[in-house]
Amino acid sequence: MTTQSLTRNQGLVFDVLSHAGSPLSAYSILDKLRDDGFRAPLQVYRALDKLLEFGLVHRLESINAFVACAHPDEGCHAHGLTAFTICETCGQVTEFHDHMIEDRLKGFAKDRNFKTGKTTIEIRGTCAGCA
Amino acid sequence: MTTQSLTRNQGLVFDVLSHAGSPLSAYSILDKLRDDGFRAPLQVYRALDKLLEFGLVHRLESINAFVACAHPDEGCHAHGLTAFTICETCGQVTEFHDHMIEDRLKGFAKDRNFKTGKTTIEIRGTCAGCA
DNA sequence: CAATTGATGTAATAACATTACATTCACATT
DNA sequence: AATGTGAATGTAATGTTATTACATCAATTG
Ligand SMILES: [Zn+2]
Ligand SMILES: [Zn+2]
Ligand SMILES: [Zn+2]
Ligand SMILES: [Zn+2]
Repeated sequence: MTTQSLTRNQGLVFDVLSHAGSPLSAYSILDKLRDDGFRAPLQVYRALDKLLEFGLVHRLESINAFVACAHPDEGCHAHGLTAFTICETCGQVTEFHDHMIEDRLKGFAKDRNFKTGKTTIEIRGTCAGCA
Repeated sequence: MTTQSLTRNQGLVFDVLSHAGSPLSAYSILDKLRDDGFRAPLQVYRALDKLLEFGLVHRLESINAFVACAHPDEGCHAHGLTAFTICETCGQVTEFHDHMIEDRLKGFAKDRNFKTGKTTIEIRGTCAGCA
């Protein structure tokens, strides 16, 4: 998936997220796109659904917000697991992968015959700059 | 914190969660407590805040719902980290601790001078019984 | 040119959570 | 017993996040 093949709405939403320094809620994305003709939440949610599907965007479950993927070309999407630190002061989000954690969680699930779907790992706290 | 010292509202909310076989939203708790005099969401949210503080209840961020702690006497609350599997079919929640994962996340945070607050680990999927 | 499929526009509503303010209760101090 | 204090409660209103329903438009294809 390249950013080329996005539709107009998808491209606009992705662009807003890419240039934001911190996670944005669907409604704040909507506000930023009023001048581009956005009128309703659904326009944002539909675009976000696709961007999530393409692996260009992540949803942060613990704060109901969205961020552009930090490295969409590395198959971030293909990895089952992406973890995040989220600074509660400045909103800075850092995205990382950890195979040991991934294996450990896989092992736990396998031991219990639990079929793993989407996994969320989010650390909220204070980044170095805000400490 | 014993279940003795809970206030009436806290006790009612805890009781509902304890007897539910799956996570409940704040509003479904409210519905179950109408007959006990509950009228407004805030009555539920206030009780939940305290129960979370006491470590008797966990919030599942990825599904906006709450569960009673599976082992409140083991200092679950004291541990920094509790992880969950959540069956999307039947709602079964399993709670577990993993020191290796905890250490790994701590290490990652420390390396980046990120001061860790609340950490969320939730695996959504399908439990053995629902497979 | 249908027919199909994916995307869009719009309104309405549902689901989740907080703010504000008045009141009551538990309990310690006088 | 009266008073003062902080925690808990009752209630209404509002704010925030997400989905349902339905009509329309655009690209693709047989
Ligand atoms: Zn990513
Ligand atoms: Zn920060
Ligand atoms: Zn627990
Ligand atoms: Zn199940």
